[in-house]
Amino acid sequence: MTPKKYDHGKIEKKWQKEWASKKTYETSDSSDKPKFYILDMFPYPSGEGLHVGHPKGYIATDIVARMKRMQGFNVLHPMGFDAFGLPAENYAIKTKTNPSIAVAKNVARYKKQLEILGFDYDWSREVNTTDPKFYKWTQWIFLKLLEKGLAYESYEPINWCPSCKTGLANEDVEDGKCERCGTPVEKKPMRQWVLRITDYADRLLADLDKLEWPESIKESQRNWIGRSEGAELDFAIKGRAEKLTVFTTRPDTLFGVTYVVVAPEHAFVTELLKHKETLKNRDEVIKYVAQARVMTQIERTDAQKDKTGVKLDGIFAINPANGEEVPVYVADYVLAEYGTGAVMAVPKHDERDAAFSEKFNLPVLDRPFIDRTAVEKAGGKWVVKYKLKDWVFSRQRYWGEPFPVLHDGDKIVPVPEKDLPVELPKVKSYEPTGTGESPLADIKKWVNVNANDLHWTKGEKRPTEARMLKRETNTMPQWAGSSWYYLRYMDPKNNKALVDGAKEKYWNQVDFYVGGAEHATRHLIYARFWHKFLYDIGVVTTLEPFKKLQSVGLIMGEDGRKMSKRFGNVVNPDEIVGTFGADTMRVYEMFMGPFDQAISWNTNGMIGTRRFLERVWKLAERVDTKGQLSKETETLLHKTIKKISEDMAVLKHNTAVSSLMILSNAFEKEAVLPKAEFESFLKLLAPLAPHITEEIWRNLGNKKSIHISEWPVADESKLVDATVTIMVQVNGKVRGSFTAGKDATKEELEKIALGLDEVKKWVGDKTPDKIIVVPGKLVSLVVKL
RNA sequence: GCCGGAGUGGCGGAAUGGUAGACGCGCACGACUCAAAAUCGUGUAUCGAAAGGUGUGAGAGUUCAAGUCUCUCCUCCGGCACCA
Repeated sequence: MTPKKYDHGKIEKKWQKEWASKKTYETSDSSDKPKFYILDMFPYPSGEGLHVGHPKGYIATDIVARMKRMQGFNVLHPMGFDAFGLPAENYAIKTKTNPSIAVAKNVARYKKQLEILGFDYDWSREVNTTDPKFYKWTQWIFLKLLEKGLAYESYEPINWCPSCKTGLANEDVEDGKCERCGTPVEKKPMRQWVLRITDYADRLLADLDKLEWPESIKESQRNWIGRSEGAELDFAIKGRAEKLTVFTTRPDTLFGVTYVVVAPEHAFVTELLKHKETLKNRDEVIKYVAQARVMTQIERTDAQKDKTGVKLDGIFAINPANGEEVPVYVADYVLAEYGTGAVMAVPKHDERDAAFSEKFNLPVLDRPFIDRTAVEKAGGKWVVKYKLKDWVFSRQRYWGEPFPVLHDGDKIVPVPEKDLPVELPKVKSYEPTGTGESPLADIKKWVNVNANDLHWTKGEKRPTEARMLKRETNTMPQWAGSSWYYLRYMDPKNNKALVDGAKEKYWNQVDFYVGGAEHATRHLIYARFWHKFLYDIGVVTTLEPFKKLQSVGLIMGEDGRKMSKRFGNVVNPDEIVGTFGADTMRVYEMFMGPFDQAISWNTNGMIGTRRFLERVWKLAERVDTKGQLSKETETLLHKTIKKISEDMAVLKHNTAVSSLMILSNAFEKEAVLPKAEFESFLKLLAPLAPHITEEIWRNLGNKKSIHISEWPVADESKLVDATVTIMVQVNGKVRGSFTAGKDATKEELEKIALGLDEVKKWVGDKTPDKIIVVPGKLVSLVVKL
């Protein structure tokens, strides 16, 4: 017999222990079953621990994983930790302890918090990006990128955060500010490692079409990649050997060009300034260029600000279409990084050129468009440009993967594969230097490497005779490990390869990936890039890492603001689980609303789901081995099986919960509750509330876990109600209804409808002009009144 | 400015073009109780005494029938943005 009281604390602990000891959720690599790989974006284990918003996505995938397992799939649902990066490092600076200590502590805490929620993770596959056994392969991928010419050193000015004292990728800058700390970024020329993601721009764009991802995320990536088609045109410079190549998406407006503008950083300007005599207003130009250089990105790219610029006095560009001579300006509204850094100005057709022309009193020419042939005749070359920039991949900080690279004077020497991983050494001070060097540069013992100590193989024969080499002291950005971690879960302990070929083939790609939409143009682009690269070098056999993606809507605080310690609106899951139980919290978070939508937490709302589970608990006491359900409820059960199976697969857990409530309400009204049918209900509820269902299931005499039982299948013959309500409309308004057999013919329905008193009242003695009968649904009469 | 998504009771939200507001919260009344909590039951868009009317951001349209489809507009959220 079921014990009287529903004691969630006892029940949840009991089954969590049993599932762990029986390895209920361990995934096998070889199986006749079809595979299903479902993945959560792994968390960054901060010192704050989890708040109730974090597990929302994990609960949702846990539900799908459990359902799929019961449906006979070999399910891979792993979890791990992304632990390199600034928060751990800043904490280390503050406490002067190695970040690995804090990371270990935080990971332990996260795991504990996740465990009490009853997730079905296979912890034997846990990964941690800061584990040398893991980052050995992050470094290995970098070596391959280097080998294929996709990683290179660059000295171009990059985004620099003066507060974090590190260079940043374009993707780490939001509205001209450091994404981490909000400090306006500066441009700083410095040596850095860059990955040639732009080589993959076209594929990253084109392959979006075949992904089952939310349209909004695909669109964000399209915007980020920013493809535009246009032409490059050469403008000769009067009396000089150079020419200016401009990029335009509107080469047809070539006749309307009134001037040419170049970015302050353009090589042509630099060249002109080298010689004193070329420019009449040299001092003015020097001043303008210098001003542009010290501006932050925010100041520079503020579209609201007035156009500024300086004429390159005495310089004229020649329009390749008609030979017209036009002046040349240098202005900061032209960006050096995009296109060719030079633009042909057509004020008639471009707002910015129009604004500039007005300010500088330049003419506006309204001239006919030219056709494609004329463009080509003028020397136009059709090109495609992308806004996407190469990925600035080095950071001047301590807590990241060391680059597996050595410097031999000017030469780059890859660390031999045998010497991977290059382990991050312990340092005395984690403080960033701010000089463009990382704290690693201070550790002479680590930096200086005797070439004879390395394991050169034939293929990697040491390319230098020098005995002492210097290690690269920059580290990789936080995004490195997360760009490929999903592959490691397939084969987490392999020390011979990143992933075994057969295992990769079996697990293929992630079938379903769930996480925050804020990763749209960072993690989700980087991972796609690396995956395509790994495909190109034969490590993976799929073109895309994540087949289907769903984003989680945030859970906001009760005050509607983002949950944060700063606002004091953080709700701790441990407390909620203590009071209401993990099952109640799981059901509540899924029931709150549509999964991808942001929603405010409301602890009171938990009462409803707790009541629901209490009622299920009581229902179990009424289970009978004899008897049967009413026809009506039997049909409802089969409809519910069908609906839940569909809803859960696409994370519509809110409506799944609702239909389970409806079914349990119907069960309560039944005179007898047959065991088989109640067990079907339990199985449907099991993914949502794994503990209480397991307890009831075992109390009903089942020996094996409900979570490895078979998922119910709806009986087609029991899906249709024996009788249906047919409603009757007169001129589009509902005037009555009646019940009829499910197989009643159109003629029968029409006859009954016309005979109804409430219908006669509206139709009178007139003959309907039109009668529409939808069997099983309605009769609609059209009568001229 | 360009692109994507969304606007439904007091609240969270349901609704293959076919009875709008499922399910839950809250609220009201009732039962149980000395009383309260918990629990259970009934009710709960709105105007109207009723018959009936009106209602899914606003306005038009298509249709026997529109929350759902089409067009125009408004508001909110998200992405991109001096990107030529």
